[in-house]
Amino acid sequence: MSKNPTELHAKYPAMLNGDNNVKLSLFRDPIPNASFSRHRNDIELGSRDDDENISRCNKPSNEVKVFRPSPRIGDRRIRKLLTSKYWKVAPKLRDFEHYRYDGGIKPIYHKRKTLYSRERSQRDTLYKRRKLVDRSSVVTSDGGFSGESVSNSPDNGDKSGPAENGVSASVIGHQASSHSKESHVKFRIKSFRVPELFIEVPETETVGSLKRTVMEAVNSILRGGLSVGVLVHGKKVRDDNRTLLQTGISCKDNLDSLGFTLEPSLVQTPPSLGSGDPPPSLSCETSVLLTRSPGTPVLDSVMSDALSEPPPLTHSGSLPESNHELVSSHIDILTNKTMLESQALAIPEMSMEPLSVVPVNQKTKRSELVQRRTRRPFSVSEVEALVQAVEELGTGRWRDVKLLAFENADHRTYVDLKDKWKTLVHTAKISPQQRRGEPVPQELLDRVLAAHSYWCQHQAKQHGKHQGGILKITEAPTDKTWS
DNA sequence: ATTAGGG
DNA sequence: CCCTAAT
Repeated sequence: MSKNPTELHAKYPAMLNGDNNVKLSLFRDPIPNASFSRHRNDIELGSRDDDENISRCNKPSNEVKVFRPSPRIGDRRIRKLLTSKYWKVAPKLRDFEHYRYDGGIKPIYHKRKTLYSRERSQRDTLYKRRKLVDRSSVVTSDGGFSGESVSNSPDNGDKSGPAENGVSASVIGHQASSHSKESHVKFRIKSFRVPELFIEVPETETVGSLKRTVMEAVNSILRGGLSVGVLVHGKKVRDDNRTLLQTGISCKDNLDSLGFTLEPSLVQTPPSLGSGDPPPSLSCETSVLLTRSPGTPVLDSVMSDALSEPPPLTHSGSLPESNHELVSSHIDILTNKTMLESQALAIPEMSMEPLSVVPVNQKTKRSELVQRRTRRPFSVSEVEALVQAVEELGTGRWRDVKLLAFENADHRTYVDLKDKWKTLVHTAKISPQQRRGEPVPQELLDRVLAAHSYWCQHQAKQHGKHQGGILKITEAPTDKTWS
């Protein structure tokens, strides 16, 4: 229970601990529903909506993946793939070998239209319906905690610089066994721990003033809103778009090492809090340093540097000791489905003495920010399909490229393909050592460069059907003379 | 809706 | 990948 001293993490000022309770339910499918309650009387939460079922069942399956949650982010834009223009050019393509990443040669593609129409209408419907509930619903019983601050990463969670400054949570996870319809992953967050907060005040400081100082420090963190981080095996999962399934969170084994962190967003914090001069603006004559755990390289830099660059993130579980300790403690797996009462993420009940309460900057403008799409590295076969298509169509007709080679890949938009080509060209130019990710066969990269140079030259008359033969790109680049 | 580029 | 300006 929340009163358990051991869970109050006495090491830190119990600012974020209290009698409030938090219950978090994360679901595995499209719309995670998480609810927070700040009161003992837990409220019911995480009711799932039928949408999820529908989307899962109706999703047309050209996806080989067993159980891939419908691309919720992909639905962000309703992609209209079918256009009259396309059908005008389509016949022209018929002569090509339609090598698509998903199916090799596609003999014919009649019938595609009807199929697609159906799919699209379905998707559209789903989209509309989902849109209403897409945002994670985080209910607060008293409005103390904004839903956004919990469910959304402020700035596309990638650059979570201040991450290390976060609080950690003990988690108890439980997963329903099978993943039929009830395959939800349940978490119980026992407690959140406050980030290391170093406060330096004069000896003459009064207790009341100290409280105020602490409050301001906390406020400065909360002001920017909080975002939640997820740790698996002590490693931070930075990709917000991965599914629990992909991340392995749904795996029972991993629930053991699952952790949450609260991270200040540090949208705009008092610059003076850096390290040196006591901020004259502070109402109290103290300086507050927010630092990471002692011994950590990035000291005193939370406020000043946090926004610029993410600290060299732990790669292989080399987590700062403090953090390690945080995430590894108190984690048990529930064997029954009972959601026990959880410990609180308490907002300091600033019932402070008559003092200027800084009106917390609650403008969570990211309320409407949409989740970033999940990262889907192009597979070699996809690259090949792309190269093939570009060789035939050129570099200025991404929509056609899309439809030629990626029509069935809903998650690849023509913009994506264009971007991928861009990176491919770049990749092909750099040395193999500098390349990352799944290595692309040099042969393909050569074709990329060849096609690239070819189509660059033919920009002017690019629309002219480039005579019968495919490109004559046999010798543009001389193998690996790229450095 | 697409293209083309910068971020 | 995202965001935008320009088509």
